[in-house]
Amino acid sequence: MLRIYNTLTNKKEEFVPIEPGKVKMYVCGMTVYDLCHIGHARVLVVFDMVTRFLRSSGYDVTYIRNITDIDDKIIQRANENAEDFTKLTGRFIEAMHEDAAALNILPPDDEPKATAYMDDIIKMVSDLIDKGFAYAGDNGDVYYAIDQFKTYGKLSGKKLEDLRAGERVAVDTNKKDPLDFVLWKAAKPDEPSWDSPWGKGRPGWHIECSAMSTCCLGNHFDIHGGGQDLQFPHHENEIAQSEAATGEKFVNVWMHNGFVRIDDEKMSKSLGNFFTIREVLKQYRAEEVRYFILASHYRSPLNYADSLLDSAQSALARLYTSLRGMDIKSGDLDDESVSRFNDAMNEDFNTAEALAVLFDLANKINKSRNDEPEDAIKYASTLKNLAGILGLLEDNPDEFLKSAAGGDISDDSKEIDSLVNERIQAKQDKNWQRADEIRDQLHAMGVELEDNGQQTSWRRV
RNA sequence: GGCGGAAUAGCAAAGUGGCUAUGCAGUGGAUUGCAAAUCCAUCUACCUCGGUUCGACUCCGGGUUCCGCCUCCA
Repeated sequence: MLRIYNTLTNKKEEFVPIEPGKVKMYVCGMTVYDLCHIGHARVLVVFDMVTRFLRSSGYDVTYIRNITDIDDKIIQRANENAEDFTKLTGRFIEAMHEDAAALNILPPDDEPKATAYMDDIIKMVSDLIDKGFAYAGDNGDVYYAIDQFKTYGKLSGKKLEDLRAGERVAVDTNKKDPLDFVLWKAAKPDEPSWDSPWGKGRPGWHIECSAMSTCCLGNHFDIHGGGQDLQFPHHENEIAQSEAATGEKFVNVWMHNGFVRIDDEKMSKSLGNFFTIREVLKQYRAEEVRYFILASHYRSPLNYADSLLDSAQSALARLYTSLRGMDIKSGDLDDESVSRFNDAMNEDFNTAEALAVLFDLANKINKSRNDEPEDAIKYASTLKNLAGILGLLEDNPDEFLKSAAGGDISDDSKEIDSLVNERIQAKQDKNWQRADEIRDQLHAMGVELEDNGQQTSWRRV
């Protein structure tokens, strides 16, 4: 039985799909005006893990992750570059897909772009006006009238009077209430715009997600995810828009992942303290980044530090080393490990606990590989199978251990192999001095040797 | 100020009313020509003050500290 922490109720709840056996999930994706950073990587990895686990549990999952390809920052950045905004967004969408592929993120079932849903967005804004939840200002903007939606604040636990007391909402004389938010923005000269009943303009950010999620998944769906910072106001506003427009409940379960931090401070573009995914991938293998993210619970804060990525590297090397040389067969699995793994994952996706099961399996493989090879193969199959649910250990072990971070830098594998062979000969000749010389030389190249009887294998460290 | 989250060994990170989490690092041993890998053993824990209890890191209450949201943000 799967239990998920629901931000809407602030507790773990048994997951009951709307339609038996099916899960419809929408996750807020990127605003594509720049490269993805490690914080984005966390959203990608976390909801990829959720999707994989749900599928492995037998659910038919429809996973939608949108792309925001029109907003203030995109327009601003395109102006700075003196290029068409679609050229800018196209470039960063491509970059995002490359980063996601590197991190072994399965493509979502659909990846709607806001600009492709203009008709639906305009329709939803019109509906909201018709139903009295929205109004057009004199300046051509359309606003959502927050006091018309009685349960506003239920997701974020905010009260309207507290929000008003905050005094952080900019005063806009076109709004009836300072807390009202924009659904449709009138275009300024030279801005990209779309025709609408209120004149040329473009959608506000929140309405895009309401329209796209409803179009792709229907009025009422199972899971809506995103980063913690989207809880308010973005997701709060989505609820207000969608439930007012359709008259139905919007989403059953709201999932929010915690932030990546640098020195205990949120990593964000506005703070400028971020590392892009591709920067990090110059130094570390993508799977190490994935492991690093999955090693802590998805709702916890996650500090980014080189030492933690180094630790992830060693941990993955241990797992891959246990699989090296094992003839993996599908079929017979270790039931106890499988149920421990599933129990952990069913308890709000406890990936840290699930990883502990993988390490126990590695230990069992190592213990049994010489004396009980059949058992070892069973444990290895189990390890490979369970790790696959987390999107880990899918490489060939030997290739992973020999691969270098940063991708296809100068390939010196042939040189390494020939040195290793020379050393094997030296060892046979009991020429220990030459053998150690070669080992030191390889060590300086970042290569660690492992003698195993007559065999010698190597890996990069 | 309002709301929410968190404090676990050197680092990171799960979890539980009494029973070894796990990984990285350290120490001792086995193994090895010496290493590495591996195995075995082992050192470091549960912010603080009270309360409940036969027994609390785990439950309850009060502190302290940190973080997030309240404005664009994954």
